Amino acid sequence: MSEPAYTRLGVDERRRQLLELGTELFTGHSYGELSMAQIAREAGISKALLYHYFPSKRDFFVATLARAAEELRARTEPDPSKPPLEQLTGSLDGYLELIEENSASYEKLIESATTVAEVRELIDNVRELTAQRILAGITPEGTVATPPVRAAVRAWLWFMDGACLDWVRNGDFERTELRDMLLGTLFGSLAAAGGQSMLSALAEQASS
Amino acid sequence: MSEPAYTRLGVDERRRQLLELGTELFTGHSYGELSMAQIAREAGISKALLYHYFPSKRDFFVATLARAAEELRARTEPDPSKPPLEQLTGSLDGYLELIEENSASYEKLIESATTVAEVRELIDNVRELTAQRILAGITPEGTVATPPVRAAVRAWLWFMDGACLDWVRNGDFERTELRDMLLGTLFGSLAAAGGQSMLSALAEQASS
DNA sequence: CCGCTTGTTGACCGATGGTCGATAGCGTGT
DNA sequence: ACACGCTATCGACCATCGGTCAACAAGCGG
Repeated sequence: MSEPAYTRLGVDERRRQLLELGTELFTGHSYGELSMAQIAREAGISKALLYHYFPSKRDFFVATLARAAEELRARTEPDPSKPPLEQLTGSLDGYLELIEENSASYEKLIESATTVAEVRELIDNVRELTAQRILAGITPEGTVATPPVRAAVRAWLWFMDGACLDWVRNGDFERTELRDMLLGTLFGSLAAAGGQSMLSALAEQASS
Repeated sequence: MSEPAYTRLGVDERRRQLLELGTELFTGHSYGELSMAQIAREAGISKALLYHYFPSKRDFFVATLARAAEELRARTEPDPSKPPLEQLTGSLDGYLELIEENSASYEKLIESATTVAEVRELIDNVRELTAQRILAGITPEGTVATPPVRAAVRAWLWFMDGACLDWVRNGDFERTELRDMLLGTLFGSLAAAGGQSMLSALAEQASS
């Protein structure tokens, strides 16, 4: 009778513990591979308690990703004091560094991302935000990008994920090589989409 | 008493009916949104019968896609009598035409594609096959592509899906524009990946 | 009209995401 | 030291999922 059947924790404490465990588990297994029952068992609590803290599995998952998402935003935050081209390369470097450090989780994320609508949206949001940033830095003031240019920028973000996935999986070339290839592709794509005026603006910066 | 409890159909007939219903349902709803129970109810049969004809939900799904996959393969089959560059544009045109005709289903496919491992593999296979085709037409005989070039080609296929998705969703530019943008991006990407020798081979063809 | 083949069914299984009323840990007031 | 109450926690439960199985019956050949 001396032994308590369970230990009672404060709300914040338990939340923190669960989130910590969640990030750990989800970096090793994809979303579909983990059941709430497993997670609860791993945490030493009942499934009901897990649901008491997070209204659904998806909520738990995205809460788990919140920290990483915040870091992503911070690392890709462009430095407004620099010219657009350098802002872009800076953000890109930040992005690639982050992936390189967490390469183990990156694959799982891309996999899960597609499975869970919420994460899909999250990634889409990041893409859209990034696309806007790029377009803003590229488009001459007062004009809007033509549809092909818009499509090119959006598609380039897919290109980026594809390239990063290959890079992470094979790891047989340098991050700087990857970065240059990404930048070169973006320029090539913009040129092919007819965004000549935007390119020339960037080219001036590059040559100076 | 006179009314039979169910109508008995021939094997082929039933299979055809189910496949037809399946393609219809799956073009309107993604894989995860449909349960086998729903499908069976929609077909007016029991779930067990559905499983009698298709060993699993995934099998049913891929069987449903088989026709489309076959058409995809046929449409992107390169014409070996033509030079590599024209083979590529030809395959690309075939691909884009197919998407344009079935734009309604294309989005659902991309969504489902990611959810279902089998379809993911199917798409990956198509990507890999296409990548090999491109590399084969580009790489000088007896040499292998460098890692960055390999990554560039793979990533370009992601670019293609991203661009097609934007195109299908907004539909505010022409298929030929899209095709040219895709080709231009591929060249730009190869250039950025250091595949100069491959590019020059293509450029010669293009100028002649 | 019967029997045999086989297309077809209802009932069932284990696991999953999710819910709810009851229980019990523990800080607090006396 | 004891009782009280707040609420963190649990066990039991539910609908649905993909999937399985033995038994039934539709309809053809004799």
